[in-house]
Amino acid sequence: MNLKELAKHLNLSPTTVSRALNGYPEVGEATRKRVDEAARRFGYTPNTHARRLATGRAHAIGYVLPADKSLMIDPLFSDFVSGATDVYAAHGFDVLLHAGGQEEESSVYQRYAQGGTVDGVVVLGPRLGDPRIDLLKKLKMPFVVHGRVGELDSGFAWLDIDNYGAFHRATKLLLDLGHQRIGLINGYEDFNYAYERRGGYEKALHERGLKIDPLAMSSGLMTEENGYRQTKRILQLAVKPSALLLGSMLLVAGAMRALNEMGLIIGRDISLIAHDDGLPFLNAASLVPSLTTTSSSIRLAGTRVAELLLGMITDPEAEHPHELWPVDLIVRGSTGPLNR
Amino acid sequence: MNLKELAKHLNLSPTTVSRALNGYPEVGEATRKRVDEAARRFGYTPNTHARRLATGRAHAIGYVLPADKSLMIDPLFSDFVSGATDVYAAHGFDVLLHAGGQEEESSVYQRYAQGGTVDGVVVLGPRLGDPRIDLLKKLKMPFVVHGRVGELDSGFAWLDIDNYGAFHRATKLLLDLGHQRIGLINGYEDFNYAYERRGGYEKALHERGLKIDPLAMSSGLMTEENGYRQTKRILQLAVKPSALLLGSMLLVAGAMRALNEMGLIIGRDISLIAHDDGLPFLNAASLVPSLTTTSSSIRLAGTRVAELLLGMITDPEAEHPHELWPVDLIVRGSTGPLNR
DNA sequence: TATTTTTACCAAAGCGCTTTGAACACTCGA
DNA sequence: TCGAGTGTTCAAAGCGCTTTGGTAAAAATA
Repeated sequence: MNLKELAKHLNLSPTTVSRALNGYPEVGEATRKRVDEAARRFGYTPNTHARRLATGRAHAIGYVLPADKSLMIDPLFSDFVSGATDVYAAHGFDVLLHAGGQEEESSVYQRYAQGGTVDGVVVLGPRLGDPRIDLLKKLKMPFVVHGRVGELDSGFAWLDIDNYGAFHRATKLLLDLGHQRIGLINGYEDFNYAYERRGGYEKALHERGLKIDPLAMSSGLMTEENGYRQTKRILQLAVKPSALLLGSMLLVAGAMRALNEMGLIIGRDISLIAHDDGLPFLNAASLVPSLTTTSSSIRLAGTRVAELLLGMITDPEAEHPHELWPVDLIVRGSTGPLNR
Repeated sequence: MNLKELAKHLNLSPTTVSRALNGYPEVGEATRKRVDEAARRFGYTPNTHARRLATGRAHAIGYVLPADKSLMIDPLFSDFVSGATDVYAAHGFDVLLHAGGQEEESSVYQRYAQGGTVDGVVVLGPRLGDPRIDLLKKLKMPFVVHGRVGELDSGFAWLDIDNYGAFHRATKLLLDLGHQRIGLINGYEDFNYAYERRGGYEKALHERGLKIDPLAMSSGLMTEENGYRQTKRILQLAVKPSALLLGSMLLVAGAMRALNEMGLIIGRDISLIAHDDGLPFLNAASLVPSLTTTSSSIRLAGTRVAELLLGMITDPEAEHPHELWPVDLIVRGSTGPLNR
């Protein structure tokens, strides 16, 4: 069943039927009712591609995951996008997913742009000075970056959480509790978020006149295994930290395992703070001891990014939105005063 | 730059240019070269929607996540789909993602079918007697189910792992090691995979003439928290199990935490086997003790499902493929003989 | 009542591509 | 030398929708 057929059934022109269905004003109320009802009865849905060709709008958003990340596809991604698809669906937008593979990321964007496949894209996992930004600007493709790229963060839209502030505060909390040596198990520091976190951490140490020990830091994969390894390594240093900052809940299980093994009681012998993206299968509050965290829902961020992007598509003239979300520091049982 | 313009530049008709680019034989070799080169030079990509409208093929696949699952979006999903997008991209197919939300799942399928939005869909997280199967058959939409639906598993395409066999063998292994009381922490049993696993587990017990203790089983969310709770609960039973079967690696951290807390040494006081989907952030081999697992890569399954679906779209007359993958039982350090 | 405005509808063009059917220029065998 | 066959190209139709530029009828205005 297509428009023409439906129109014939109704003894109307395709024009009128199309207008009725799309809510244009120049249609009589009675006619509109008749059309709506018939469309429902026949289960009519306009052909996606015909509509897109005619309107020139793709009604679709692209999510392109960086190629090198796809080796270890971000377990956060599904949460990030799951909030968003709701928003898109409500506006009649589809979500296109492209996860790494052979094709160069930039060529995917190019294809999307030239082929009119999507109306906009979300840039995930931005690196310091990420080249995708310039490419997308050149392609005149609307985009929102989840995160930032360091340096110049204007001239494009982004939503980020205050990673710097979060880790600054978390570190200060530990310092206030008397801890002087604090380890940091971070993500890869060419990701801006990890870079920022390290910045906040170092700032707090500097403010207290403490030296930074490169050995007490690590930068790498957010896995259980790496959490375990780095925790072990850092706690076997000559100058052993009494507190640990973790970049992700994914590291926590490993870290806890290492600490257990070493016979250290969390919250007493060692304090722990992790960043919590609100992954539903890893609940910081229900751990024992419950975990002190810097918290920000990645699902909510995903939802908001979707809204921002749709806004940009609706009104291309508007200013590029920037949102820097504060991060909650939630104190629970895994942090305690220095135990000497 | 569109076809017409490109054709004008080349002093050719759109027909010839289109054919040259799409590899049709009725184009001179010299002309084809000229066209290819010009297309590259101008960065020409055909408009997605125009092509789709003209060919009647969407060149897209839909992944619709069940609405109730989206509350806790499957952390396995990103892995499942990440292998697949490679395959799709290689064939020029896009991946459409729809994760729950307000809209009814069945209405999404209906929209996809009627609107010609996708050429096929992948059915995720099938339940026992899942109604989506019948709907998709009625809509004549090609689909592959990841998993099965119990009862009648013919008349549609599926790929599944041998959950029944896997848990049967795992249980037998524990029985052979002398364990008589074995706990099972399972997923929701209206998911077919969880149902099957329980079947395999019960079968093995029956074969040894052992009674099944409903209290030693649980069926629920695959989260750290639930892993912890159920482990605690089951090990506080009057008749305490000496071994535990876990439906997912996501449960393991919680289970280990509980066991640690209770002072039980894994592999000595209690044996542990978990199902491992090969999630990159949770490595069973690197745990301490390393974890005995039933293993099957969900990424590989995702890749294969993509291949099967593309095959069905290419040749709609072919038989519906069925693939039941065997599951490896990998014995590591978390299982040991009964310690009395 | 005559004229303008508004309302409700329609025919036809166009979005950018693929594909059908036809045409032209060759080559080759008889 | 001619007709059939072959290789190469093109014009035009069509995919299913939206949208422009109308028109006829009804309503409002003078």
